[in-house]
Amino acid sequence: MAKIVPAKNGSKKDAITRKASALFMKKGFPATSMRDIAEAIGVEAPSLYNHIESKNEILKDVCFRIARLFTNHLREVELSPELYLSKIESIIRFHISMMVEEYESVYISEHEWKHLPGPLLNDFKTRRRNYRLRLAAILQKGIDNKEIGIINPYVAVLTILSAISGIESWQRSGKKVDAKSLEENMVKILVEGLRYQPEIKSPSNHLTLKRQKGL
Amino acid sequence: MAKIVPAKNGSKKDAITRKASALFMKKGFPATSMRDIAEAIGVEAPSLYNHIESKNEILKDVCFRIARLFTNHLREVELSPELYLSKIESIIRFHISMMVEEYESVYISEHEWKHLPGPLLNDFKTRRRNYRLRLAAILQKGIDNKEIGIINPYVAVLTILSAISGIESWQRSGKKVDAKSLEENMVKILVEGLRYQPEIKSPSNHLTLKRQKGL
DNA sequence: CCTACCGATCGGTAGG
DNA sequence: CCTACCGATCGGTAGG
Repeated sequence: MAKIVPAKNGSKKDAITRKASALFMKKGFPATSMRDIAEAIGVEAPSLYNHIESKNEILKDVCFRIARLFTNHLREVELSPELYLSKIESIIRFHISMMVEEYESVYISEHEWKHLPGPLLNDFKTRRRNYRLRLAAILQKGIDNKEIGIINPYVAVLTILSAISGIESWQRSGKKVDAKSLEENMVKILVEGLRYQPEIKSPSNHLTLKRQKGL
Repeated sequence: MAKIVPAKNGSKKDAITRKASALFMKKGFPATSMRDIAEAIGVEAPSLYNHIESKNEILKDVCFRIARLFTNHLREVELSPELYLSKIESIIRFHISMMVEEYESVYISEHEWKHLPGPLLNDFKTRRRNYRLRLAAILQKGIDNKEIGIINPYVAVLTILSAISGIESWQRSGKKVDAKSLEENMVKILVEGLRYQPEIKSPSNHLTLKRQKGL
């Protein structure tokens, strides 16, 4: 595994990574050529290789940097004394803020990681799986503690993470609501969807859970 | 715009489209070569052109076929006499079943449409926007009717559709739960998340909506 | 940072 | 359905 060169803020490598990320997001990693990136920077393609090792290195840097940020936040949340549903809410809010503030990098680490070469791909998939398992473990404790309704934790993790990754389309198409209400509305839907429901309900409440197709 | 040749079931064109879809899903559209597709079929690359016009045509067929299925279903739901939250639930279930049964095609129409060439791209984006606007309109009526909580309909559409598209990762990684409980659990989270909440609540319920970071 | 250039691979065509 | 092949473009290197 190659040594990790973190690309200091403001360095040329950092500028290349940023421009490349925007292009990877718009066109996808394989469809983005080194010539595209070079043009965005304002140099010829071979000059890029004075600052980076390869096209794959850019992808690797982005994917693993984002993975590290999420893992670090998760560790903090695991150690905090909050209620389990609050932990989940905190994770949801962190993911949303990352999608709002660093969406190009986050998008790439979510959608383009499959283009990572061989061993890096396996490493990344393992980290991804472990992260999701740790989320599922928090959900399970919240269920046991009756903070969270009886749901399959695996499905809940899937639902939460993919819902948030949809913020990409908010970024792409003109930000039709402001970031704050995007966050509050999405948090509300997800947290209320997870919350434990006491059995006392208004009588009409269970009706819509039955399929009424063709009615 | 080229004439639409629908690719009869069981035709060679249909077989090519299916194999190509699987590859587009695994590697992405630009990274999938005609030689890859040919190899999966068991012929040489130029032979494919006896059945299809171009690589782009395959992408076009998949994207617009899926778009048509969703639009047709939406029209039925709009005309049905259900409650608005039931309409939304029906749409959610249809999307989930499509992700379960035709996930390769649905995935492509959700993630690879950006590689559609010029005018087709604009057409597709318009259809996509209109579909989402019609979903938002149903949600708004449900909110006005106090079936659905006070949420931003645009954010709700985003949350619903992207949550469902995450079923892709269920398909990719071994289907850790069965399709039925995937559907029921995801429907529960989303529908309960949207449902109108009467103001009478257990006293602890509002606590977790406040951010407790660093507590 | 550049020009010049490499071998490989791309989507697709010609011709049979 | 094939072989042979096209011009274009790819990631990357050599050399300065």
